[in-house]
Amino acid sequence: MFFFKFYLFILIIVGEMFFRSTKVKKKGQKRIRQPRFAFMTKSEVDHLEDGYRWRKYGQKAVKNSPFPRSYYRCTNSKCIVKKRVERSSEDPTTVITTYEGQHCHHAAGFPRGGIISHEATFASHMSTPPTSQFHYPGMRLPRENPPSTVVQSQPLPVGARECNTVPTQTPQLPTDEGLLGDIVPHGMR
DNA sequence: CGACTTTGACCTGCGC
DNA sequence: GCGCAGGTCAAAGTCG
Repeated sequence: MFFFKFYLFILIIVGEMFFRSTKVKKKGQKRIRQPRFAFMTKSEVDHLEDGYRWRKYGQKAVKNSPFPRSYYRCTNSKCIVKKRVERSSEDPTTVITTYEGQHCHHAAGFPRGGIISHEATFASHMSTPPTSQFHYPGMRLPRENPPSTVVQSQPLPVGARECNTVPTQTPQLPTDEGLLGDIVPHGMR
């Protein structure tokens, strides 16, 4: 079973990709709901490296789950991307990551370049136009979970998006082979 | 000393 | 209106 050579791999794409209606923030401000993107990952570590730097701003116990949910924000002040990380109560080895918003900048840097994670792939989909298909170069997996296979990547075009903007259309996954096509190299399929 | 995490309090939305 | 649960804030603590 070639697939199991990956320590990390995608189980299910939950594919929660939609716009929610605007919500009222405190003091009458409108909070714009960003498109969200959830997926499940088999991993022992909660916080998977995706090439971006995240700042944890909260943690909450979740009902019907023994595991807390962690809240992260992108450390780039102009970037409003958030992500939630929680462990599945049904399968403690599964981490559920939910992205909200789109990155408007490049990944922070890749000291161990040449490696790309599934999460990075999602991040790249969230931060590039739907019609294009990119991987950030050199995205890495956690030290504890070195991948046995490297997914080829392409450079990201410069300045893909503006910060703090709400996309006017729902991002779409690549239609040719789906997300799996980005994550799993041809040799693995 | 700056960047980051932890954690309790607070705010908000939603269902009853 | 009330209570619950999810989400966020911010002060304090930790680490390099």
